[in-house]
This record gives sequence, C-alpha cells and structure tokens, in this order.
Amino acid sequence: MTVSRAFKADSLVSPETREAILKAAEDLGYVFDSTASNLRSQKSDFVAVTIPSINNANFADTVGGLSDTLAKRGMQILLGYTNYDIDEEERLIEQLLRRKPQALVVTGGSHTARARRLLQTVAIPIIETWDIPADPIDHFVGFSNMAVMRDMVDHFVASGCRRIAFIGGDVQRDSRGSERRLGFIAAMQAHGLDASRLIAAGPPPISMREGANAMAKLIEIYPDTEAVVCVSDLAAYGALTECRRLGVPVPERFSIGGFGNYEIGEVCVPTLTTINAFAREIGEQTAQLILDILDNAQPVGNVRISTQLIVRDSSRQLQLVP
Amino acid sequence: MTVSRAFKADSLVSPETREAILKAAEDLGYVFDSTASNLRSQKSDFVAVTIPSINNANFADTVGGLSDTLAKRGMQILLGYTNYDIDEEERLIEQLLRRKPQALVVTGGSHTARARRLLQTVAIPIIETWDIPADPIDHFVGFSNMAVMRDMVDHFVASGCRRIAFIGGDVQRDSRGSERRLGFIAAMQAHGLDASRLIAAGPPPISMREGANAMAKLIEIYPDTEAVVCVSDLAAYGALTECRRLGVPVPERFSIGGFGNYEIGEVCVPTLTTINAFAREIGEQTAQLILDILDNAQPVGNVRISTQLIVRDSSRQLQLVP
DNA sequence: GTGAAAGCGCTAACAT
DNA sequence: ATGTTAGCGCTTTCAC
Repeated sequence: MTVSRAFKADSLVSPETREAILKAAEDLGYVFDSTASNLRSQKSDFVAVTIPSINNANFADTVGGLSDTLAKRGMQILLGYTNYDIDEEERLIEQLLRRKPQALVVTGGSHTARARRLLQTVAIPIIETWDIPADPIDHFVGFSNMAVMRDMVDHFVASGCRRIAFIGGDVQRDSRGSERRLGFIAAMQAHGLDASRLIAAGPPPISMREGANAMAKLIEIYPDTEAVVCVSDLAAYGALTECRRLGVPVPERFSIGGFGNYEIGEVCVPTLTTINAFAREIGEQTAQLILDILDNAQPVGNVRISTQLIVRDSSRQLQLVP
Repeated sequence: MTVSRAFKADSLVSPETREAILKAAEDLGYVFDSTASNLRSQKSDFVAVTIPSINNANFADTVGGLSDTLAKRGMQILLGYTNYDIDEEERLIEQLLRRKPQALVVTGGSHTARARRLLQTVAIPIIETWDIPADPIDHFVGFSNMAVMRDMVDHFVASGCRRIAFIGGDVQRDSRGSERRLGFIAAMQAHGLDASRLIAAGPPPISMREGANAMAKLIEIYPDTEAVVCVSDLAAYGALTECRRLGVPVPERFSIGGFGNYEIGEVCVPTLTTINAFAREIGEQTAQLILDILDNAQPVGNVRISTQLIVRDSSRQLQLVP
C-alpha cells in the first residue's frame, strides 16, 4: 500500500519512505502497471477519438489540441481512423469502447444506426465534432458545414461573380464534404443563381491531385465559369496549379476559394482565399468540455465554433466605386 | 466461462449457446472489458509509437502503415508526440510503458540516457525507425539520413552545380534533420566543394513558411548559389514560392531539391526533385517485424530501407553532349 | 461443450 | 504515516 501511495504525487507518505521506494523502483526497472490500476479504480484515463484520416492537417490539429489539453491532466488519447467510412467507424467505436475510455470524441454527426445505439447506451460523454448534428447524440463542438459554403458563395457573389462551380468529393462517403456541397447549392439558389456546376472529384480524401483533375474537367465542361468553390484548400491548391499549368490566370480568369486554412494556402502564389475552421481550437474546446464534465463543473454542453472567411489573392476583390 | 468463450471466435461453444449469449449481450448493451482481459492474460494488444509530430505527412504515413498492418491481427496503436524533443520523448516512453504495450516503436536513434536505459530494461521488442542508429537498442527499420543527402548532392553536382547551399533546422533538436545537414557537408567535402552555405531555419518543424524565409536569407547572403538542398519537401516548396515571388526562375537560376516525396512535390509548378523514403513501407515493415517477433517466426531483425532519388522539374537536368 | 477455483496487480475502504 | 482485506472482470487451469 505504501508503495502504491508513493507513486501518487498527492498522497501521504513520508518523504524518506517515498524516496527509498522510488529509488528501488528505478533500480529494479519496475514499471507501474496501469492495466491493473485501471481495472481496480474503474478509470482508464483514456479519451477515445475517431477521425476520418490521420493524414490531414485539419484533423491532426484537432487531435493536437485535444491531446495537449488532456495531457495536462494525465489523460491520453486513443486514436482511430475511419477512412471516411461510417461502417468502419462503427467497427472502430466498438473496438475503442472495449478499452473503457472515459469519453469518446467522433468526427462528424452521421453514424450507422448501430453506432448511434452504442454511443447512446454507453455511460460516458460523447462529443461529436466538426459538425452541428441535426440530432446530437450527446454533446457537440463544431460548426455548420453548410453555412461555411454560404459565406464563400456570398464573397464570390459580392465580388461580382455569377457563374460559380463547386469541386468536391462523391456525395456518399464524407458527410462534411457532402454538407458543404449542399451548402453551396443552397447558397447559390438563395442568390437566384444556377447551382448545377458540380464537379465530382471521386471518393474522399479529395486532395491536390484530385483538385487538379477536377479543375481540368471543369474548364472543359463549363469554360465560362468565373469562380470555383473547393471542398478544401488541398483541392483548391490542386485547381490553382492546374490553372498555372494551362496558363490561365488566377484570380483574373477564375476566382478560387478553399476551406480549412491549411498552411499551403498562405504560402502558395497566389495565396488562397479560404475559411478558417479553427481546427486546433475544436480540439482544445472538446478537451475542456470533457474535463468539465468529468469534474462535474458546469459544462457548457455544446460549442458552436465561429468560422472565419479569409480573403486572399486567389479571389477577385470587391470593386468599390470611387 | 462460457460467456468468455463465446466472445473468442475460435473457441468451443455450441452455436446455439454462442448466439444466445451474443444476443443477450447486444440487448443489455454489454461491452467487453479489455482492461480486465489484459490484466489476466498479461497482454494488451497495444503497440506504442512515438513520432515527433502528428502533423507531418511522412510520419502520418508511417503510422498508417503500422496501424493498418497491426489492425489485421487485432492490435492497436498507442500514439504519442515528442514535439522533436528527446526529453519529451523520455517522459512519453515512460508513460506509454505503463500501458504495457507489447512492442514500442520510436522515431529516430537518439534518446536521453535514461530513455535508453528504460528501453533496454523493458522486456518487449523495441524498434527504432527513420534512422540507422550507430548503436541500436534492439531492432531498427530505417535508412541513413546522411546517405540520402549524398544522393541529392551527387545529383546536383552531376548536373553541373558547384555552389550548393543547405536549408535545414537548428542542429540540436531534430536528429534526423541534423544528420541530413551532416550528410550534406560530408557529400560536399567528398566532391571537394565548399560546404559552408548552411541556412538555419529555426527549431523544427521546418515547414513551408520557414523554407520561404530561409530562401530569402540565402539569396541575400549567397546570391551566386546555384542549387539548394532542403531538409524536407515542405521547406523546398517554401523556397520555391519565395523564388516565384521574387521573380527568380527555378530551375534556371536555382536548382531546388527536397526530401520525403510529399504530395505537394508532384503537384506544384515546377514539380519538386526529392527523395522517396517510403514512409508507409517503413510502418508496414515495422509492423511485420513486430508480428514476426511476437509469433516467434524467424524475424528479419533489421530492415534497411532503400531510398530513391526522384528527379523532377525543380532541378537542372544533366546535359548530354550530342 | 461447460463449469469451478484461483489470481493477474493494483486501490477503495477501513483499520491502527 | 502505514497496513490489512477484499475485489475490479476477466482468463488460466483443471475437472467433468
């Protein structure tokens, strides 16, 4: 028992005893066994997290924010990738729950029926992120993927564009991507504009190569397009390079807008107009929400992230009449 | 006991009993507790992995390869970030070992003295990756970070460049980065060339912004430079954009080479000359090595990854005399 | 094919 | 400040 106490910083052991114990442990190569500790105390200090892909700077930033904030309280992330597939997500959730995490963070608000049931049944806080679910399971920290596309369309319309196209992934797999597509369509219709210029870039992840291919297709099918809304900065950057290769000037010939405020967008030439979704803050706020719930401190419940349109050189600017 | 067996696919329970048990479990919302299972069976099905940063496509690919290969055998990754800091790595290793992983994968071959001792003492396979350590702790799966820079320098020299510079991070923190710097210096000296054009781009991670700033500095300090070796494609891409901004043509005025075969390098204009280190394969081979060791199958022990120079448009090509 | 007994390495609860 | 007892939920082992 004294040995056990010696390993908890805050418990009552005489300084000499503790020092002797810790020294002996170090000499013996003893490593504390949290498996046993977790079983007895019925807490794992794990927070399980599912993201669509590890290889995406936005989700990596969210995980970074989560991980850093939780680490301050000795909690650890248990990470899994769904590969943008809700069936895979269901399998993953089931597997993660066996590890008895103290909270579960999922990306997005659409899940299989069985996954929903699992999440509703289990007695830990569930946080859906990167979305504002129509019917939240428990808590959420996110923003409307439809509204962000409205902001981008509004910007293009205000700067004088009318013939606007959308480049995104196939509708089925990535729910955030398909909501952005729906947001584009709704925003165009709200302006009384034609919302049919939709280029499907294949199954997610839609990255640079797919964006470039989609831009080539767009120029072929709808050559008189004035502006292009892309599902992410990676696709937008691909579109930009395709224009460069074809000698088409941006933004003079096409305005291009992305999403996610990736590093590439502020370094490339021209710099990319985009929307900042504050990926790292999503992670930090999610972590703080979890800590508040576990502490029984009045948790905020849900967090609506205010996204921010960042206008850069890839889109035509609003002309002010002198 | 029968319930326990019913949850193991391969054990002997009558089909009717198993079905009844699984149905009851589903109805009750029962979730298998691997904490208890792990304690009793003394195996966690965890493989602990430390990487410098989650937000890096190379390391993400390695983790993806590891994760996918291990998942086929029901094993799960326990991931931690060192932030390019070996003291942080030591803390992280200690924390991860408490979870009783069945193997530990670290990035790089330089560690604190205490971390080395911990790794040597603990009775699980240790695999160092992304490096060929001078004094391996146990196993390794990697390549020589010095040799890759020699390949790049050789390419530049063969294409006629003599005044060649290096852009990389500060020496202390990132051991792979500093080995690449040493490799650059050694290769230059082997050719009898001046190896003093070294631009320090700050503490890692060295990304696009840092690469652009370093390029600006380089042009100012060593304006007659002919070729630039960058510690990674991200830095190289930043350097490229800085040239574009300044109206300096690449590769006519500067040849630029990167490292890591990031997606950006094959999409940007001009495309980037780089070195493929097969990040995903490093993860897959590491996972296979771990599985072989745990199975007592004759493990290969160590894997030397053959890197590959990829010559693209950002470097001058060798002129063949007709 | 199923079950009974014991125990993995910790810690909660209750001594002293 | 330290010790005793019991038990977390599984699986190993041995029986039948």
